[in-house]
Amino acid sequence: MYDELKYWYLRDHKLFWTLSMSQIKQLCIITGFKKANKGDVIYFSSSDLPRIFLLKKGNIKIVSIDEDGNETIKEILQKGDMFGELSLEADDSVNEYAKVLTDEVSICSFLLSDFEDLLVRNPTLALSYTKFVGLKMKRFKNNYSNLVSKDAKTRLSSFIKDWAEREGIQEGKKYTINNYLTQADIAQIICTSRQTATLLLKELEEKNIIYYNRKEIVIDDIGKL
Amino acid sequence: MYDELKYWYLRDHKLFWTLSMSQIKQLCIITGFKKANKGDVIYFSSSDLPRIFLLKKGNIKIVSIDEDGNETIKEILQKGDMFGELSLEADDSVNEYAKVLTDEVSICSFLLSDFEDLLVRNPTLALSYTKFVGLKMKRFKNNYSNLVSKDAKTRLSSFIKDWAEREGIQEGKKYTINNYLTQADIAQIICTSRQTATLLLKELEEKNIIYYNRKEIVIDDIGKL
DNA sequence: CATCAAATGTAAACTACCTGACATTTTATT
DNA sequence: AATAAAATGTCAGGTAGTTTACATTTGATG
Repeated sequence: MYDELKYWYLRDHKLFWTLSMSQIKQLCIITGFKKANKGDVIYFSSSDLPRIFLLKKGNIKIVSIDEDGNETIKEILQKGDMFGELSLEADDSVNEYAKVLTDEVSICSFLLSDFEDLLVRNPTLALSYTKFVGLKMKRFKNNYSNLVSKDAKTRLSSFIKDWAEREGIQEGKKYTINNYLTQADIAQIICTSRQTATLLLKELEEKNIIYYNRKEIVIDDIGKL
Repeated sequence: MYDELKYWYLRDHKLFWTLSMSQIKQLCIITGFKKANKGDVIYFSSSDLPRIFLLKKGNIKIVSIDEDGNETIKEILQKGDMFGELSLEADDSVNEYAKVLTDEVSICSFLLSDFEDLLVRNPTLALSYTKFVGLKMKRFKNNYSNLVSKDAKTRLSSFIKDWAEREGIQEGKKYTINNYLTQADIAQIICTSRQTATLLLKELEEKNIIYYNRKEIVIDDIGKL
């Protein structure tokens, strides 16, 4: 892949705005790039060398497996999100992998050690990155308290709302979401059983708050959610 | 307070090991310092200027209040922990405060802006700090998955285990914890009702796994938890 | 040291949600 | 087009944990 192209791949991420062209190129030299298709599994923890990944296109889910072999969805990522060893600390203890949700994704990555070097040489980037990780933590905490204090119905509503605002196509109060999740996925995200999720989705549809099918979710008035 | 003393207050925190004496002094100049007693409330969000706090002695809980006025415990902090705007981003939206749990605490703090300046000038510190925040996020994620997949009994056990290992006095397999939490506090932390927590604590005591009272918790064999 | 408030203990009724079990529909595969 | 495999829909128990409600104990305070 041409360096010029790689340059642009990083360039349009907020995090790298403060970098000069030559600094980005420095990262680019060691950048990997790959495409993958729906259903593909991408292992990133316990891979050869610890890396940071940047999702350029499409959606993936981060899944972890516990001792009993149960899958849990940790995160749903969209274009522009980063994943991998964001704490800048290699960690074998977690057993996580990424699964591709959309038809096609493209991901670029760089070595943790190279990223560290860059951070040390660019304090401003280090600062932005810290804020970026901090923000991620804040979002996490938010979800967490939702989980604790709200019932399944409320959790579903706020998940859909959030989803719509993050990546839905807006027309006034109306939002259309490209639905790449199964009901089982949604259930896992809002931490309930598949059956309950199905029930609640039907309920929202009967109340004409959402229109749901496998391809898309339409919300007529996001205020009603 | 003498600068020399302040120096040592920061000096013994892992995060600041890489700094020279003069660099710490730079932070010290703008450092605030306060003592507080059990039950005291310390507001830190929505305070005049955003700050980072460092708990030097004692224990506090971070509590947030939602729209309905319900208190939720976000975190229990111990000596050496930092709190406040760790994401380096002022945020009025969260309504949080700290409440003193132990007889006496001492807290030092510095302005967010001063800390940022220091980070920009010390890339190595910036890197350590990023890792530090990352680690905190990891711990958070861990708790979160516990909450989702385990029942109240398991959650209580792992909380006590964790607590013992963090700050209990160890003698072989035996741990003695200085108990500064009420059962209502514990209930909130493990996300259950006060009554359930009481029940489960009684149960652990009947099985001779722990000995519980208001002053201390003794665990004879931590392996049994 | 008497009084009051907070913390702890106990029990019954209730409920949101899970589990399992199965039918139906949609999508992928040959 | 036929078949297999996912995904969705539906329902009847079962239960962990909540809620309400009150009794008892402990610690704090004038």
